[in-house]
Amino acid sequence: MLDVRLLRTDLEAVEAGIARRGGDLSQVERAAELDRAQRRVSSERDELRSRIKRISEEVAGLRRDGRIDDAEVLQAESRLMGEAEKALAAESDTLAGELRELLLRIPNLPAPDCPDGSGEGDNVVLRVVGYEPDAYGGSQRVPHWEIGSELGILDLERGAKLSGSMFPLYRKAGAQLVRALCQVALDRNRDLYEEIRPPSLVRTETMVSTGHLPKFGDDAYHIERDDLWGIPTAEVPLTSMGRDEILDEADLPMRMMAYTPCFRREAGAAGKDTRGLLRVHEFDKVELLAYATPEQAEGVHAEILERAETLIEALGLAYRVLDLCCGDIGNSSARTFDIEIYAPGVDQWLEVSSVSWFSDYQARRAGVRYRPAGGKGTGVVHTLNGSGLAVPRVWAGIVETHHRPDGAIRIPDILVPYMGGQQTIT
RNA sequence: GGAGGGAUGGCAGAGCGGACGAUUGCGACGGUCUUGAAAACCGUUGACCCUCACGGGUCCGGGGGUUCGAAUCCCCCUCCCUCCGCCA
Repeated sequence: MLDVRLLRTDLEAVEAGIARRGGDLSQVERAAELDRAQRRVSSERDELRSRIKRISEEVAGLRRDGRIDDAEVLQAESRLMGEAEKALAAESDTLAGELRELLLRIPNLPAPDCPDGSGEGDNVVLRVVGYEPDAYGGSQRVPHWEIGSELGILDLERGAKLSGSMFPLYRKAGAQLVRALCQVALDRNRDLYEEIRPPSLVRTETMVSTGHLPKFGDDAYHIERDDLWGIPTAEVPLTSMGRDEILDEADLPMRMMAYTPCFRREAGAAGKDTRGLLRVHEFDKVELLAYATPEQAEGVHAEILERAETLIEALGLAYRVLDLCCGDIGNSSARTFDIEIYAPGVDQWLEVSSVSWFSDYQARRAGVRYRPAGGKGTGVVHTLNGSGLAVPRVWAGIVETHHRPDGAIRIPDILVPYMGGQQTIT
């Protein structure tokens, strides 16, 4: 959620930012109007309220002095004001409610250095690592679902039988590989990131904090009976860890990581990339997330990207890093770098990590604040996050990239200890 | 699922119709002392909104009510804790 004060002090900048990402300017104008109206009514109410308080004090004094008749005259006066005050309060609350509803739907402002552009095609490729289109052999040009079923490590039919399509089921070394990937991602980040295992089902409020609600409810699984939501990413619970708390600046940046399942309905993507593991409803992921001061944010953003990137490289995968343009960053994001791996079997670049800086947009919704060292007052923290590793697409990339002509899959060195010492899947 | 108890400032914890935005302790900050630190002592210290400022207002889990006046009384809701039952 944007800082309402920006609507008052620099409405033009807000409009310019929303325009850069192709957002709805009428919402911004409407919000600015509501804010003006709300403040007007609220000042009127404050004034009345102040008079009522003063009268109450007088009444108290009069009653102490035994001047009951005089007190009753004032009481009658105050009663009338009380009714007017109640009406103003109700109006102010209504306006404030409408304003908040609107504010929850207005997206974040893109960072100044976020590239211009209106969609995917305008994203900037920052670097491409390890990609040699002519160097891939025939065995690498086989889609992972074929290799997986051949080796008996991926059973999509059975997954579909249990839960429907796009719910994968891994077997034997395939299942082990899922676990190995999560484990290695956690272990590599253990030096700085606190490991958390949060709940996978959360309250509505928790989904609102990150911006997944109210706008994107269709993308999430909702358990109606208990009004709980399946988390689409660990970003959701981790961002709310500090909800309504005030942290010490000395504790920032506060770095956390979590291995969790992620649930996505993929409602908007029906029929697209549905083969194999390209797009699934449930998957495992290790997420890195940090709370930072505004000054620390840029450095931490770079740090998360670097960590995600070096792991992909260590897994022997070709990848590229994209600087997403204003038109393609997520609703809550101010700047996002995507890491895409190249999967030779399906001949596609697959997004495996979105490393985002949300400025104070999510933290304001969640009420995660900090107390600047030595200073007065509080500030809103910045949140940053990125996938340390998202299993299915990386799994697919490994299976295709390391598929040898003899049909076996070579296990990348860093995973061997996590695979019980085995160096190949045959 | 049943029965009780609770929700107050960064934290702990008093207050139970008017002088309470709230005693106190801890923490934090500033100072004295010290070569430095600790201890001790003195002082400062809630958040939020409007205002250039003066100042005003809101907030004691949330919502509603009683009252001239509510942290305090009444009603509803949510959450947390304890015990019993069930259970991985």
